[in-house]
Amino acid sequence: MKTTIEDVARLAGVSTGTVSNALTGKRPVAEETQKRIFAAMEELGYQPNLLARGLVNRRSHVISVVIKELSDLGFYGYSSAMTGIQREAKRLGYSLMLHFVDRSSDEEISTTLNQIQARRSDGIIWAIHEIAGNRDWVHDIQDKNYPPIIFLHMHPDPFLNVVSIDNRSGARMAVAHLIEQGCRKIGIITGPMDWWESQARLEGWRDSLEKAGMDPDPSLMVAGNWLTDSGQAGMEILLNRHPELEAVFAFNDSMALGAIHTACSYGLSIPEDLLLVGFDNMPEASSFWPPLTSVRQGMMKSGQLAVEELNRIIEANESEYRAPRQHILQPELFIRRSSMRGLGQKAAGSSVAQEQQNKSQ
Amino acid sequence: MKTTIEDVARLAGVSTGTVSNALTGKRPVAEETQKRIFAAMEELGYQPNLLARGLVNRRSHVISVVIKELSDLGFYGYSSAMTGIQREAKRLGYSLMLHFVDRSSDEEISTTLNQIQARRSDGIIWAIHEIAGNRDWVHDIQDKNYPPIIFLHMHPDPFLNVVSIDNRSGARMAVAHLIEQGCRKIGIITGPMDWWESQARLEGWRDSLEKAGMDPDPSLMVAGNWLTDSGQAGMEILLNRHPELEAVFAFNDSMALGAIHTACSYGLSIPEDLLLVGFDNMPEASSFWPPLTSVRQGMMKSGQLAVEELNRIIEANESEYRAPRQHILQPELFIRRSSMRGLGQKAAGSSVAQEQQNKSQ
DNA sequence: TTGTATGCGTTATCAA
DNA sequence: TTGATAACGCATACAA
Repeated sequence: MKTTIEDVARLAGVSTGTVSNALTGKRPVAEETQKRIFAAMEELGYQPNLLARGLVNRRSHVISVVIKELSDLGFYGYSSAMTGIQREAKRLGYSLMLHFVDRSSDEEISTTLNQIQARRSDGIIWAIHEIAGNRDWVHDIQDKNYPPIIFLHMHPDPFLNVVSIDNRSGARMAVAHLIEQGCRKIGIITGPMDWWESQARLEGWRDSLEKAGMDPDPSLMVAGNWLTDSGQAGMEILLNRHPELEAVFAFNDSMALGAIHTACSYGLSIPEDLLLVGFDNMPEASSFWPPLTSVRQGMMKSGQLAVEELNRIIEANESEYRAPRQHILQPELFIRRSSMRGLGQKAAGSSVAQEQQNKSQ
Repeated sequence: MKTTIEDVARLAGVSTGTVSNALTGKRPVAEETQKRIFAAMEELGYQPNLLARGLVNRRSHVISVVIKELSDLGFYGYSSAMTGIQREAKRLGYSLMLHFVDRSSDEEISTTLNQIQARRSDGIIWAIHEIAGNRDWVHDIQDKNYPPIIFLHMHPDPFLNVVSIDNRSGARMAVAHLIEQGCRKIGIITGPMDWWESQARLEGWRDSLEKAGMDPDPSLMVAGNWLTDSGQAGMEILLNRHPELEAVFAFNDSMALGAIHTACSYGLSIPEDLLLVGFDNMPEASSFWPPLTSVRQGMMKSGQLAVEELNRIIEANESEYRAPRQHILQPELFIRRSSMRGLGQKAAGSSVAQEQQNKSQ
């Protein structure tokens, strides 16, 4: 905690400038002195003070990640996005600073941004899920001189840097698959409807129905809250409303699990009596019973891409203007037993094959 | 990003020292000049540079949190511990830096510690779950001059600062409760046995059995991996081995959920045919079907306490020696329908009552 | 290839 | 109550 570059210089019999050069490698240093310097650093247990370095370089090599306080971290999607962020950050030499926001009030947001600025973070990844209107603040920050911001998992906007996933397309694939299997009566269990993700997936559902010449029936729709038990409850409602239900598309895997459970207690078998598709493709999905067909979002990839993009912006010479970019990643469908109609015991085998094929892509 | 204390000073017509005094409040400033200074800061959109401040103060007001890379973040326990950490950190004026470790190799650990030291974090919360021997490195760091470390959720050690939860006691309560309900044949679905938590809970199971004069039968024990599907599989094994099984204690709620599912597909009703208890008391537990009896650990509290303790150590005058402390929090049992023997439909009502009573504590 | 001197934005010490 | 000045630990332009 105490040894400085000067201590090293003294011990190695050189000037501080030379030590700095040896450390950063930005200027050549004679091999022999280099050895002496490293030996001295080793002996003293020297660690460069990144605060001081950041001060003079005007570059902290810190990225701030802003997330919603409580639950988000617990969702599979968020935690795998964090993994992607983290890996890429480590690769590019950034440390991660974590900032939490709970109510998303204007005041809280500006406090957070000010703190990030005070810490001199090099960039921001804004990873708070978008609900109605909570992104309005971005219009007021033009003159604030905040570091560059990437919006993760948000509705694309031509004036912002966005890395997102095509939820609508993912839902489209899921529903189209069910229609292909011959289902007409397809219920959905959505997430909270003020989430952008829910809205996009709902549109995907409509897309595929319309393309097949079917009408989206509102009574086939029930809203959940992402958690298992809401899937359970949602399934009950759907089955009571439509005893002849042929398939269900749950907007995430946890709710699909709840749906499986309800089906089981109603004496219904999946997929014999009812097909089921989820969303997220969480690791457990393949070992549900039956194994669950699901949409893989690629959150890890998006997290990684966010850091990569952010780094590109940071590195770009400030003078040259760089137009904001929007990256929209395509999800993919993993087909498993829960959505394979009319297959008996033999189906298990072929579903495995299908999955392996998908995985190797 | 550019205005400095000097700009503010110039605009307000005072010296930089005075601006600093007005900002930190450490020395008195005339009310009138104070006003001018704040007005100037407002006008320029000034944000203090915390890198510079940290450099001269030798205090970054940053706490480093070290966690395991992938899955951990997704577990309910970890994410609520993070919430506790975050809230207390915000309250005490700390920012949070996040460091990820995956393989826990010695090399990776020392790289991480070096980076933390280079960033001049004020303290460390080590929140990597303890598995066999991965805490050995602590013996080698005496001379490294690292900032103070709190070990979160680890086996207590008189030479370290530890904040942990009494897993053994929690398991004891769970099993004692099942015995009280009249169960003799009690199966357990454990976590991975190299986790400290699993071992402690196993001991708790033994404790309660022995106290009741029963023998811990190894064939009543099956190991899971914390995830839902392993609970499902574990339950199958237990039921095949012991068709006369009376109760199951799952080492977390996710696995308990899997167990419920298996029971359902075996045509068994809970609690009529089989009692079930989980661990974690995650929010969904109360809306499982049946609502799940579970052990609440209080992870949020432990996270908060870790920061509080760390801050105490940081603030303590370096000169005075401060003996390491171990804080062991007591869990509590939430009794719900899944473990209420011999109650019919009427039971639902009374279980709710019991829960409310617990919640109001 | 190396040394010297200056500045990065703050706080703290000492005078005024 | 305020102002000048010297650190804090490092990087760099300029000289040597």
